[in-house]
Amino acid sequence: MSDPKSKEVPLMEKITSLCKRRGFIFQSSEIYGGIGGFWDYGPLGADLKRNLREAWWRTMTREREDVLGLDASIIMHPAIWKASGHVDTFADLMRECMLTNKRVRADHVEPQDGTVLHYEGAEAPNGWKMSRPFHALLRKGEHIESFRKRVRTLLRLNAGEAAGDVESIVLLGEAKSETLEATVDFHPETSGGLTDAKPFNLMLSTLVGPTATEENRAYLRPETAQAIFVQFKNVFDSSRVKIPFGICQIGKAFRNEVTPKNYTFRSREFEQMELEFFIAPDEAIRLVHGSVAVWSEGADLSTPQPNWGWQMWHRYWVDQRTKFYATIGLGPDVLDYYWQTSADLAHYARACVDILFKFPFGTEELEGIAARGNFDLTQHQVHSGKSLEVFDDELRTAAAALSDAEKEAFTDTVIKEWVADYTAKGKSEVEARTAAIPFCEKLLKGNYLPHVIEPSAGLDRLALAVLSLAYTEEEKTDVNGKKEQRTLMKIHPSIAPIKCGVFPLLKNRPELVNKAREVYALLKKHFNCFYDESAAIGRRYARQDEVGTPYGVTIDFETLGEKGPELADTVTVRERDSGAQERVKIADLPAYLLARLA
RNA sequence: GCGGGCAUAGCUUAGUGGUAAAGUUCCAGCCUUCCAAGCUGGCCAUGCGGGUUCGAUUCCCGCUGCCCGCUCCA
Repeated sequence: MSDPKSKEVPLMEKITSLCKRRGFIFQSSEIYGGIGGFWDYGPLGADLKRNLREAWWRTMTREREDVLGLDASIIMHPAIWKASGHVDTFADLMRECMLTNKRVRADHVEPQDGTVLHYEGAEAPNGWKMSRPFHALLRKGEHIESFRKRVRTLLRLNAGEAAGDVESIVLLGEAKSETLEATVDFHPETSGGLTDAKPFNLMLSTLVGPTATEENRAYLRPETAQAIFVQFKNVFDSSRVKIPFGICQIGKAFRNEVTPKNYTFRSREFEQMELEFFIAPDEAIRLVHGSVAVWSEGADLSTPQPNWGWQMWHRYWVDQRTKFYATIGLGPDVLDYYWQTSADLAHYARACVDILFKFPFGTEELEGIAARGNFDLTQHQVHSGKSLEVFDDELRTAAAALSDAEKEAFTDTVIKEWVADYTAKGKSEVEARTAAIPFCEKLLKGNYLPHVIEPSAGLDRLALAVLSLAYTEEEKTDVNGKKEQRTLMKIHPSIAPIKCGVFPLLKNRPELVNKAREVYALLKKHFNCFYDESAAIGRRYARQDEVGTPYGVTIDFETLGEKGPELADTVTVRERDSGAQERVKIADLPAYLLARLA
């Protein structure tokens, strides 16, 4: 802190600098000038990611009986992205407003009436200048002065601080031209002129096969989830599972982001860890169990119950995922939750909560947990023409036990509920009925399309969260009494890339070196270790602190028995965060450390 | 995609129209009985491409990348 400059360096820069210096993260293709939005993980980053990936996989599937794994291809049939809606939302022709660069779908421009005003550019007395000509629409009935003010405001919005005060912006070379009726060449909100329509596809694509023509266009998956939906039936039929169960997958996904930013937080190639947990529709639960457990504050989420509806399952997974984060060091103090409001929600989602992490650049999403109904399976069923319904014998039996009158009453209730739900969303009663009746018919025979709860996490974001949380600076005094800064990465031991450093106290004593080599050979069978004999012992500790190694083992003269037989074959174990030391017998070392690395 | 800023060694910085300096890291050797010690030696840089110039790291243009603000984030 004695150096005022060190305060000025933003935290994020310090973290990225350390990540490069020590081999966590490198810019992709760096020697060729880099490529925007892509990152490589160096040796330590690769191990950190591997540990995170394994922790997730272990928690989500190996330790559970009701979740199975999947590893699907990155490139899939293009129709999948049509069915999922990605082609439509990602690949539209877009036009851009000249004033604000706001994009709008080319086919979504409302006709407007007004007079076109052209400008050669704009400038401000502080030296800011925009030399690009632009035009905008003076709307019918709009006062010219309020129009000019509006244009200045929009320009300022786009230009940012550099343009200075809104009032000081000068519009250059104003010229009126034609008056238009029902024109679609102006942005509906800003009335700024629109650029020509350009395809704006957020999916990365490639051409599959030798001919490489447009009909061979295929996409790199923009999310891993769709593969799970598409293979749902295969997994279900081959794995002897029953609803409720889940399928999880870890893999790369690709998005042609407009603006990759915040280091690895938003990149164009990234790794997702997703679970699709399939559950019965609430109506089926009610049929079998008489009623559906509804969530209320303080409800017991520890053990899933047969009568849980989607709400309980959704809450359950939020709870499970929160517990997972705690095991890798991301406790409640660094996490936050955002429950999407009905306005935020995608039309097919019933609920969605974002688990947020307090990154140095702001509180941002780490994971989204959505209750998606049966939207995805419905889409794939419709588009593929293949049934994705499951048969539930328990449900069929329960339905068979009902009298005809009871069945009718059940159907009536469902219809009433669906009508209420549909009309609340602005849809017609007829629509509700035509959907509800066949649904009930099938349900009473034991068939339905499962609903889904989707916890979807970003591995790269998680790694970045771990790194930013771990970064710690401490002030310390060196042997000369000089104050200096100690940088350490307080990475949770369970995910630290290197678990233990092994050091001979001095390197010019063969007895120490040989013994240290022995200890290293012993430990590296159990976990990732690092052997280091160069430089003073303090420096070696510091090096390991900076990469988050939780333990260091030093072979000293006590180990050799020179300080008495009772200390022979014991070593010093140093803990990273506290610097505390403990003597441990070499024979006990693996167990001692393994217990602390869990 | 728009606007602004930045680009010199692994890192942090200095400097210059005439062959680029330092600290630190790193490597090697010596030394060293627990927290970046010391000594000696060593490696390593002007993002890329044009232009102006006898000569460009320096001035100009373009590109790329990074950062900030907007936009985007299904």
